[in-house]
Amino acid sequence: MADINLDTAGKPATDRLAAGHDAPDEIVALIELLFFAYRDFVSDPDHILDNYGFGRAHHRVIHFVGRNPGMHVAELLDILRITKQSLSRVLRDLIDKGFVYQREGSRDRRQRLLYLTPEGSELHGRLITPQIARIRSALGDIDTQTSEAFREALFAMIDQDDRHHVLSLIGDAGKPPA
Amino acid sequence: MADINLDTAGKPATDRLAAGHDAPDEIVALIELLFFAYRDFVSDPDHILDNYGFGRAHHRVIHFVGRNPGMHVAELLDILRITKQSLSRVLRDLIDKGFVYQREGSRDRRQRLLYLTPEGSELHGRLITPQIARIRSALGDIDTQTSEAFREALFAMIDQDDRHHVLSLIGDAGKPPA
DNA sequence: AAATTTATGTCAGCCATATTGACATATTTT
DNA sequence: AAAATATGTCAATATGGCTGACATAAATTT
Repeated sequence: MADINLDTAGKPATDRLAAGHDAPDEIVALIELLFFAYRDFVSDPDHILDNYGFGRAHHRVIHFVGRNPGMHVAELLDILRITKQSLSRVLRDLIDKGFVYQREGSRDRRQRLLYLTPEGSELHGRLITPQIARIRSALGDIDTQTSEAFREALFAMIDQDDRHHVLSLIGDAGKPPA
Repeated sequence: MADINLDTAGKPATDRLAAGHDAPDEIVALIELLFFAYRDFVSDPDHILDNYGFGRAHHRVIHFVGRNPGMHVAELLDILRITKQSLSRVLRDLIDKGFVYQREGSRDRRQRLLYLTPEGSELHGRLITPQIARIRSALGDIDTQTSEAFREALFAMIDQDDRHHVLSLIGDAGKPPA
C-alpha cells in the first residue's frame, strides 16, 4: 500500500491541464469507480473458480444457464458476445466435468438446450453468494431509492438496441425506467 | 436477435425453483446489469484501440497514467492488480510506440515516473470521449440525485480496505459518502 | 422432393493477456 | 557494509479470445 508519488496532490485542475482534456472530473470519477467496482466484484467468484480449474468464462456460462434453464447456444453467444469457438471450449469443459448438460430441443431438434446439473447448480450458488453479499452490503449502507437509482443508471449504460433484450433477461426485477 | 427459447417466460419464481437458490431477483438483476453495463462500457474504447494494435491492458495504462502523470510503476501495479511481467509488456509497447515516456524519480532515483507523450494524451482523449458520452447520456435521462446515488453505490462495491486508496485517486469528485 | 438456410459442433492455428519463479541492477535504507 | 526496495527481464505456461474452413442434422423455402 506504499504511499504514492502522485505529483497531483490536489488533483482535478492539475490533471486536466496535464492531460489537456475537457474531461469533467465527476464523470471521470464514475468511469474509474466502475472499473474498481467491477474489478472487485468479479474477484470473489474468481477465487472460488480456481478450486475447480475454471475461469471467468465458465462462470458466465454457469450463471446465465443457471438463471435461464433451457437456454440454447445461440442465445448464450448473443449474451456473452463471444464466438462459437470460444464458447465451445468452455461448454465442453463444463459438460465433461458434469456441471452442465444438453437436451435436444423439442420444438426444434437442432437446438441444444442447456441446463445445470445438480453439481452445476450448487456451484452456481457458491459463485453468486459473495456477489449477492457484496451488493447487499453496498446497498445496505444506502437507502432504497439509491438502490433503485443504481439499477436505472446501470441500465442506461447498456447499448440502446440491446436494452429490451436485457430487460427480457432480467425479468420484472429490472422494471423499465419511468 | 432471433427470438429466444427461454422456457421461463414468467421468470423469477420458475428460475429460483429451477436453480434451487435463494437469490433475490432484484439483486440478481443488479449483478446482470453490472455485467451488461461493463460489457458495453468497454466496447467503445476496444474498437478504437484496434486501430492502434492495442488492447484493454494498454487502455488501462493510458488512462491511469493520463490521469495521474508522474505515477510510478508500483502504484500502477497496485491499481491494475496484475503482475510486473504483465505490465512490463504493455508498458514496453506503449513506450516503444511513443505514447508513454519514463523519467527517473528525483526523490528516489530507482523509480520510473510515467507520463503520456502528446500522442499518448491525444489517444487518452479519444478513448475517454465515448465513455464520457455514454455516462452523460445515461445520466442525462436521469436526475442529479440519481447520478450521486450511482457514485455512492459503485463506491460501496469496492473492497473496504481499498476504498481510501480509490478515494485518493479519484479526488474530490468522489466525495466520501456521508 | 430438392434446395437452401439454420443451429450446432469441430479442426487447426493465431494472438493478447495473464501467470510464476528466477535472477540482475541500481539505489536507498538500516 | 548489509539489507531492502524499485524496476526490469528471461523462460515457460495457461486462459480465453479470435478467424476461417468445414461437417452434420434438421427446419424452412421454393
